[in-house]
Amino acid sequence: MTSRLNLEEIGRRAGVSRSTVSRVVNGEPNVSPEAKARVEAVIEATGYRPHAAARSLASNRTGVVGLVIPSAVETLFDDPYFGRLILGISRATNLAGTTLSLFLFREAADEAAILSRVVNPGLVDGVIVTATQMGDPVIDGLLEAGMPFVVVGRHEGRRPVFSVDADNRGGARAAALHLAGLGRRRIGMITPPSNSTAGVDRRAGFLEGVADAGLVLDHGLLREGDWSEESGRSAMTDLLPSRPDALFVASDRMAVGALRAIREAGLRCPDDIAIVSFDGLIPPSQTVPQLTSVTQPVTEVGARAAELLRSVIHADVTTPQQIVFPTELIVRESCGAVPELSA
Amino acid sequence: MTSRLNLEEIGRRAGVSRSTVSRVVNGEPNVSPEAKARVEAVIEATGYRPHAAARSLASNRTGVVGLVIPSAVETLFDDPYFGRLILGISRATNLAGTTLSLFLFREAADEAAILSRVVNPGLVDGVIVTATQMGDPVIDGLLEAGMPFVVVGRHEGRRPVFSVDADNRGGARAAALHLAGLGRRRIGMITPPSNSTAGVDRRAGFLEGVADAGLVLDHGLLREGDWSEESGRSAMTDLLPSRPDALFVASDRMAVGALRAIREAGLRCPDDIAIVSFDGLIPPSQTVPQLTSVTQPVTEVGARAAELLRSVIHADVTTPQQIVFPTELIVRESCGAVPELSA
DNA sequence: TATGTTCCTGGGAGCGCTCCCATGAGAGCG
DNA sequence: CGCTCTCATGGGAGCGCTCCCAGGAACATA
Repeated sequence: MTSRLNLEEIGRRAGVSRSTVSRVVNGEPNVSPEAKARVEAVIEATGYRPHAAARSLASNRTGVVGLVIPSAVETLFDDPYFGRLILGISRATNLAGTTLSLFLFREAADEAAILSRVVNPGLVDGVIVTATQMGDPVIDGLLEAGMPFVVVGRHEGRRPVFSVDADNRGGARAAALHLAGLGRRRIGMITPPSNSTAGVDRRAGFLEGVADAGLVLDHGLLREGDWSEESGRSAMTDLLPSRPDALFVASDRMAVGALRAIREAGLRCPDDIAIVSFDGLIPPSQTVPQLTSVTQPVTEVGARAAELLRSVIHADVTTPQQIVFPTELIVRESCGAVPELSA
Repeated sequence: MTSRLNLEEIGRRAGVSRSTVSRVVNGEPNVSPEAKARVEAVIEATGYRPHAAARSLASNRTGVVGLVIPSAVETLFDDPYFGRLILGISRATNLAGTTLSLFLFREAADEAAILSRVVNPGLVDGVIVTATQMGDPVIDGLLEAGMPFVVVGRHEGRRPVFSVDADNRGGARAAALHLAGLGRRRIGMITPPSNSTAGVDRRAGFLEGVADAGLVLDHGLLREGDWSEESGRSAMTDLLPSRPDALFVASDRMAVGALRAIREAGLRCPDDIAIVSFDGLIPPSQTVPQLTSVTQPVTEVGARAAELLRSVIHADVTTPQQIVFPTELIVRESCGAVPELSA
């Protein structure tokens, strides 16, 4: 029975010590070319792979960062937002040579159980948390455990935290001003859930924009959605009797639902009701009319969050900082600012 | 400076040994109630958490299973399939008390790099692999490394592997027979990519069904899609001049695209072209007309895969087994078998 | 020849845990 | 009273790695 493959055994076969093998495996300098070649040959021949847990234990870092999304798995895959976010994060982690690991909660009950596993030392070096709710217990748990983390979004809490977010408020304000500038007067909004900071911010920005445009908001023109297409549809259907002439719908998905409701009611967008959505993630050609959107740089937000987390883990930065990316209003057909291209 | 929190330190504070603390932490029997209470009090007071890496090193298991999806992150979130699959898997892993960790590849170049990390011992106990292509190198890598794994889907290779799949062939055959039974004669198909086993199987099942119905297939009525809505749309547009009177579209997403193409061409479904899709994952109300679908139990497949992997890891089963779940044809509006309910 | 200096190498110590064995206390029984 | 059996407990050994220091070899410099 040959001894299990480990540094010692590789060293024995290559005629060097454990230490030298370690140096080769980790690409460290000060190894003679001959020793290096012999070790590499043995590794190649044996298919040796370093033991991740042993490495973590000795070095106190895992090379793994976690992405924690405390939101039902089912809804996660409905929104193109998360795909882009993960794309940005994985781009950055691949560049840094670290592994990204996703931790999903199926329901609230799992949250505590999984969280307690995530914050165990020796599993991940740090985590990125997104889709948090106002005063999310996940954040408190991470703070308490001393686990390095970065929030995607904004966090309101007792202690400041590292976060990366898009300018929800400014973007929503721009949407309202744009619609008002086009002569719309009865402008409504389908808001995100009010227990999310994005929801609070987009709502606040919208109210600010309406006020800045010199309009008086009819509060009967506000409805709350839950990010889903279906919620956009039902909110829109619910709003129609109040006769809005424009609507700021706070996400692409919900806007798709709203467009459907308008079509089903026999009305036309933008003629009867102008729409501006938020996110800018749905390919324009996929909706009729093409959506005018407040576009947020989701992929960049994700990448920046991963880079920031890296700095936090390495203790390069210690003072919590909040990074906010600007949003941009992309004008297409649904706001009625340009002539509609196709039916 | 107080010593770092570990079993020894907790034991010191509770007046017991490292071993007793370990027994308490792991819920093992043979600990006196008094000792147990004292230890638990100290753990509560200190916020002690066991070190995952140390535990893995000593016990040679991590309590983590990986889900490997060798497919671009961007496309992953476009298809409701993966959400359901992950839902089923996470349901099973949560039940078993293990942690599910997702490993995503951004592009082919990452594949080797990430895979080599995944198969490192001490990171995960085993992996579930899905969305593999014919002769996927990921499978070979796992076999070579001796990492326990289960394939979601079917795998064709030199050595048999553990796998869980839906009856793609039977479902596709049923779809073809159903359309033929409704009197359709020019039945076409939009297939999945031919480098996927699901693509091969659904295509084969369809051909079988058409033949069994006594029809002669017009090979000009076959088009290959890439699972995306857009590919369904363009394939359909491309097929229209050939005048099919029915189409089996091998995924919900592609069927949605096909419906759009039919609508854009001024034709009607099911009147002009009947449609049967595969998956059954899109809420019926979300399409007009409601889709007749071959439904596969994706969540169950995921859960079963996770359970099977657990058995493989525990070496309860050693002979590779292939589990196939039946599919079911759910008749709704798009096949024309029932009167259309709404426009 | 004595003294640095640089490069390479080996091995001790230790990360925090689990596994396993030894030991002692107490109960039960003839 | 002596024996066995069970339960509770402690501690040695070791998982495979990294970190660090000691030391040898080779070479340059005084």
